[in-house]
Amino acid sequence: MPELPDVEIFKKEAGKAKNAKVKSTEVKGTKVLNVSQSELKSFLEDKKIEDISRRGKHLFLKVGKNQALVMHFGMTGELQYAKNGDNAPDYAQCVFNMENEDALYYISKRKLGRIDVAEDIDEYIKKSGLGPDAMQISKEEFLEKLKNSNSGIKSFLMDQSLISGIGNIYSDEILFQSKLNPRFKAKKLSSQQAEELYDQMMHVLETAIEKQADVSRFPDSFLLPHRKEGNKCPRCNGEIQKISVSGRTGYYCPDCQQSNQ
DNA sequence: CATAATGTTTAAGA
DNA sequence: GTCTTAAACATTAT
Repeated sequence: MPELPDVEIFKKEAGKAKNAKVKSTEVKGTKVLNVSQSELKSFLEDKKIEDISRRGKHLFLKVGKNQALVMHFGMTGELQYAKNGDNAPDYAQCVFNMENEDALYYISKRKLGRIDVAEDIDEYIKKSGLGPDAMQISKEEFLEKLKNSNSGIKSFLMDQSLISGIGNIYSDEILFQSKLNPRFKAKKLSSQQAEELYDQMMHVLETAIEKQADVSRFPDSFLLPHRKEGNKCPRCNGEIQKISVSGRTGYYCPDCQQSNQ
C-alpha cells in the first residue's frame, strides 16, 4: 500500500492519537525495529504525541522538541488507531497503548517496514537522503532536477533522493496521465511535457488522497483501476502492457504513452 | 507448488 | 561517476 497518498492517510489516522500520552509499547515483531526495545520504550513512554508530520513515505510522530518516532511502511505496512476495547488486528508488529486506553497499531505483513527514533527530525531526513516531498517541491526545482537527470522518467519519479513519496504504483499513474512512456529520458522532455508532468503529479496525488488512497474509488479515467496486463486502456482502448523498470513491474499503454512530440 | 507483490539496500554489470 | 539489474529481506495471496 504505502506510497505518499497512503502514508498521508496514515498521518490522519495517527492524528487521532494527537495529544495522547503513550502508556506502554508492546513489540510483537522485533524485525521491524531499528532500535532496541528498551531504547524505544524509554524514548516513547510517558511522552505526549505532540504532532504528526510526513516526508515522502516516512511518518514522524513528534514527542519532543525535534524528537520523533519514525515509521516507514515497506510494501505491506499499515497504521490503525483503535478505540479502547478493539482487539489487535492481524500482523500487528508494534502496539502503542495510550493512557486513555486507545491504541495505535503498526501493522506489517511482510515485515519490510521499519520503526525508528529520531533525536532530530531534520537531521534524520538529511541522513536518510530524502529529497523534497513530492507535494511540496516547487515547479522550478522539479524542472531543474528533470534536466539534470540521466535516467528514464519512471526511475526518476521513484528515486527518493530526488523527490520523496512516489513509488511503483503512483509513478505508473502519473506517467499515464501525462501520456509519457516510462522509459523516456527525463532530460529529453520538452518544457511543455515537463510542466504537464509536474501538474499531473500534483493532480494524481491530490486525487488519490481525496479518495482515501482507495483505488476502487478512483476515477475510471485513471490507469490504476485497470492496471493489469491485457486490460483495455481507459483513454484509447489500447492494450495495457507490462514492462520491467528499475527492478519493478510497471504498466502502461503503448498506444497513448509514446512521448515522441 | 510456483510466482508476484505498493519498498529499500547493496553489490555487480554496462 | 551514472544508471540499471538482480538479489536479498519475510511473508501472504493467487
